Amino acid sequence: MKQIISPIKGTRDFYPENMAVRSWLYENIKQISQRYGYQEYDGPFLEPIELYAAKSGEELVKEQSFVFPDRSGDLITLRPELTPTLARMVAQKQKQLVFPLRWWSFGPFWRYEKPQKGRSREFFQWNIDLIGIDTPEADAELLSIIVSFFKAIGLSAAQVKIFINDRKLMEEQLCLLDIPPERHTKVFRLIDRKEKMEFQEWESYAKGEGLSSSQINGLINLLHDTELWKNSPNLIRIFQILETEAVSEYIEFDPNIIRGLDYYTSTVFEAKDVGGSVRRSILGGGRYDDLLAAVGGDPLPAVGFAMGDVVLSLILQEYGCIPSDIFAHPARVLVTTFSQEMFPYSLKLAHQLREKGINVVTYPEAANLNKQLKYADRMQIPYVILLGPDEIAQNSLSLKSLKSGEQIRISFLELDEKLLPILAG
RNA sequence: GUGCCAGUAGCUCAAUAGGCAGAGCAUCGCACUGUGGAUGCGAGGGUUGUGGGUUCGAGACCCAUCUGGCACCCCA
Repeated sequence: MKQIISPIKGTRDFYPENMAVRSWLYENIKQISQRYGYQEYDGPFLEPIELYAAKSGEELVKEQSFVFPDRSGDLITLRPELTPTLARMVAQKQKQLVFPLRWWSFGPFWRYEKPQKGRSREFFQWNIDLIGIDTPEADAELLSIIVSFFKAIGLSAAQVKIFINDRKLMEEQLCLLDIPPERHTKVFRLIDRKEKMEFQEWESYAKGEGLSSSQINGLINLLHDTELWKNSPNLIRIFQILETEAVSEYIEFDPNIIRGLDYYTSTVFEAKDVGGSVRRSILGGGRYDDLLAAVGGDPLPAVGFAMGDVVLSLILQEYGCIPSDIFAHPARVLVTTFSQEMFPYSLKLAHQLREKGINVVTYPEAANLNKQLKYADRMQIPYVILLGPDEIAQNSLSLKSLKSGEQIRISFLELDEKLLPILAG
């Protein structure tokens, strides 16, 4: 075999069956986004590194972005996330836009990571944001969108859950433990890692960060306190609204949820697979009230989330949520070719049907019928039209259904009445 | 970026202890040159991821490298 140039590490080839899944996902995302009145937008795939430098997590910019110089030497970044672009786009037209603003997007992103299950270097993300409102009602709307989406693609509350917390609440609680605000970022990192480390290890890590034994105990109590949300008017209100929307079975308070990105200011949430084997989070988001001002706009509150396609696809596969009919071949019918001399008849019929809006393929070779039928069968094309000397002599065609095996003769004079209804169905 | 595991036909995998590279499925052909899925017979298909080394001899052992998977790191 000749040598095939390998694809770029961490990228994926979308063969038709993979592309069908991606398109199906896109259609669901589009439908849900629009149902809630969100408008589609997109930004450039290339951005200057400075856009991310101040606001995203340091790790994301320094370690995980594709950065390269262009021909003039300027540093170009393949976008690792969309939120800073969104913030810029809004800030640029802030005076002209009408708020509250509801925008959504689905497109490719790049992160320089070690590829493994659930993680690739090129992936797609759904971003959806509600900008200009700082109420719990706005946060609840985003959560409601997530639940609607999960329901639409067939994920139940026993399979996936959204875990929610509030950074403001956590900061207040840390202050009550006499942990000063300037140390909160470090303590948040500590919370983020707790579930991944052995307790002993975590405890000594906590001590290394300068926490006293009583502060560590206090912190542990906080992280086990499932009633802690009752100290947050924001969360109380959110749960209240979600209750009336009857979507609360999908949502759970979890004081361990902090999120890695630095720009979150209050509500934070993350959806996870709770019934299966995929450990990574499906989506993450929250409120980021300071980001617009940070990219040079006037202060403007915002809430939103991002969902990657890689983890979600794994979970959908695991639960068998991907409908099999999305792989269907676009053609409804194959028009066979009896011989090279008779190919024009087949071609003419194919054109005629296409003009009536039927998806048709021809067989561009006078192969034996066996082969042509087998082809249609393998490609899952439901109908075959046979057009040989017998049919032509009687101004007719034979239509065979590959599903039932039945074959009928139809006169050219009654194509509209007899053939089209079958093929259109 | 770090550590561990894996890579053999298009796919899934086998190959005692280092000794002739195989099977099933798929593909193609024939039985059947105007009727698919089934069956039978036959055929093609490999520099064992790549490059080096040890050995009379390497798919197997050693080194490097690439790709994938797992755990870190981080995150969608």
